[in-house]
Amino acid sequence: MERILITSAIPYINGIKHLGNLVGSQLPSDVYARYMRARGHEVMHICATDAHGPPAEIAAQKAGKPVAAYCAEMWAVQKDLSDRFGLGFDHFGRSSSQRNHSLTQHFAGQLAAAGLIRAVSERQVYSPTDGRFLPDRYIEGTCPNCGYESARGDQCENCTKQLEPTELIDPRSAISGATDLEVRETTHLYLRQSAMAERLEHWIQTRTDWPILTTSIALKWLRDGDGLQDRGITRDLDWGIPVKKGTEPWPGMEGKVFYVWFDAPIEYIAATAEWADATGQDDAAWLRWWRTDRGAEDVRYVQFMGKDNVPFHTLSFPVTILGSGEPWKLVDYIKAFNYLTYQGGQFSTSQGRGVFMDQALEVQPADVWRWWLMANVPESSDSAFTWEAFQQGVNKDLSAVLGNFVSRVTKFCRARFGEVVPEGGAYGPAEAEASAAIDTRLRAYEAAMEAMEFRKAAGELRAIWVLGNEYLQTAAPWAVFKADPDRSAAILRFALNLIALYAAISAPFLPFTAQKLQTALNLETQRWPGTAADALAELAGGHSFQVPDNLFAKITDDERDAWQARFAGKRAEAGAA
RNA sequence: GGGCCUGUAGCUCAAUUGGUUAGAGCAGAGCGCUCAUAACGCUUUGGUUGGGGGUUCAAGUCCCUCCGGGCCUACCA
Repeated sequence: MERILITSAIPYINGIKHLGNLVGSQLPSDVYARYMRARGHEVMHICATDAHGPPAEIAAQKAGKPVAAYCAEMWAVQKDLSDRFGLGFDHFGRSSSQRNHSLTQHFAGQLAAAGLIRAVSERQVYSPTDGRFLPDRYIEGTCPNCGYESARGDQCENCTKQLEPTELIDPRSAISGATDLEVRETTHLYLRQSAMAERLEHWIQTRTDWPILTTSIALKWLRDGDGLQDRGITRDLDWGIPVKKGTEPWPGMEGKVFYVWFDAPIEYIAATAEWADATGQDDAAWLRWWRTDRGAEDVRYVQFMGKDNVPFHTLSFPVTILGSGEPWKLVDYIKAFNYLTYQGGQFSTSQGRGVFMDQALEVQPADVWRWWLMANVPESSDSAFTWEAFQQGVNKDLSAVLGNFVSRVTKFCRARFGEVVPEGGAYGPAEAEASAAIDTRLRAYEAAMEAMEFRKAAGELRAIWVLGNEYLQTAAPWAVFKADPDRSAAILRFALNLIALYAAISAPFLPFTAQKLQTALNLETQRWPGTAADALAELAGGHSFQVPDNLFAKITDDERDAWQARFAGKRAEAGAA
């Protein structure tokens, strides 16, 4: 048995996440965590909301609520959706927790003591109307290069020229439109990533089993131009973790908070501590996952994230961990995903474009989404969501192949033998052949899951479902029944055992469906199969079951067209910044 | 501008370190079955691997070039 620590990139707080967010970290991490648990490993599966930063403040302002209240509300909404999608986190935390305050301040103190933090005085744009400093992206104006009127302070979207906010003609606040902007002097702390560059590069170079998407992004940042740059880790904001050196005040940093990307990854650790608190355990319970001097030396740590998160997880967070001088657990494997595109464009929270988690569940149950998204997860390149593909994939794989198999087996059995696993007859060559075929596929499925190759794994799982229909077609219990009812009984016994096996091995992708099958078959537990031959002999004659309702309804063309129309434009109530 | 990724059948994707005749699923066509959600099974059509050039006994794979798509570029997160 191994111990596996799994973290999903933490979704930002300012609204309900879309399917692109879901498939890029939380969903694959859940499938992986469920699989590893099913295989008997000890798993700690962590997620949280990323609560700080200007977008949260602005979203709260738009909603007319204090930011802390707004975030508490949005956390509850995200937590609820997470549950309804079956995302089985051990803890779904919040980066604004007291645990994260303490840990973030602790790390900052350690880094300062190690000489890895320096103060930098810089000039930034301040908006008196908004009462805040404005990040470059929140300043709009006319591009001095091309004359585009909505250029942002960091770059003109129209001509792609990189800009300084002070270069903009007629600059204004993107938040309020205020034009009374001024430049003010302010001091910030910088994390001396440059001092750790060699150590990081050595570390990255030795991660030979990482996907190219991950290492190439990290190496680019390490080697590009003047190499890895130091990074500001504080901001002039109210909402965030106050800058402190451990528990001590930080002279000159009064009223400032840490930058979200400094405290967000630390929340992985803090959320595990929150888990210990929530379950009434002491610090040792979470330290054994995170401190190699407190029992974490045999933990394998895997992170899931979208490609946009890679620099922070390969560079800044490791600098925080390594630079602390304390034996915190460093990530062992990073699984990064590309983007899911929506009908040819991007999913967008800010533009309300695409399908959001709450809407998705109004349209189809969680397992349907889980299946399609994971079978098409953007592993090697961006992948496309279309309603046509969704309808086809779901109807074929879930309704026709898996759902219909369960339906035909249980209903035929009920008609001929009643709702009980038939006794009589014995398994013969057909069952041996089917078992062998399933074994081969099962081993391939396991290998793909171990390697986190989810598309491949979904393909193998599907192939195992198909083998059930193939077996049934060949064995034809309906034809055999009249002349040899005992033989027919054996076939159905084998087929019912197949359903039990499907429940166990499909659970990582389809947890709700697996539960339904388990209930229908009156099974106490779902045991991961060893050999197919053994697993398929477990349900003995005389065991009762109930024919379940059809597992998956087919998506009609009318439904598909209606959804396509409904989700073609902007989300009406999109309030996110 | 720079960097990285990517282009394979109508669609979505596979193809050990370069190694026989480039494979699956879906969609299409034909046949079979009648237990089942008009479902299932079997067979089958379909590719000058974006264009061009090069290296090699051998190129989807390596190199050059052109064309298309995507992402990142450090103050969005």
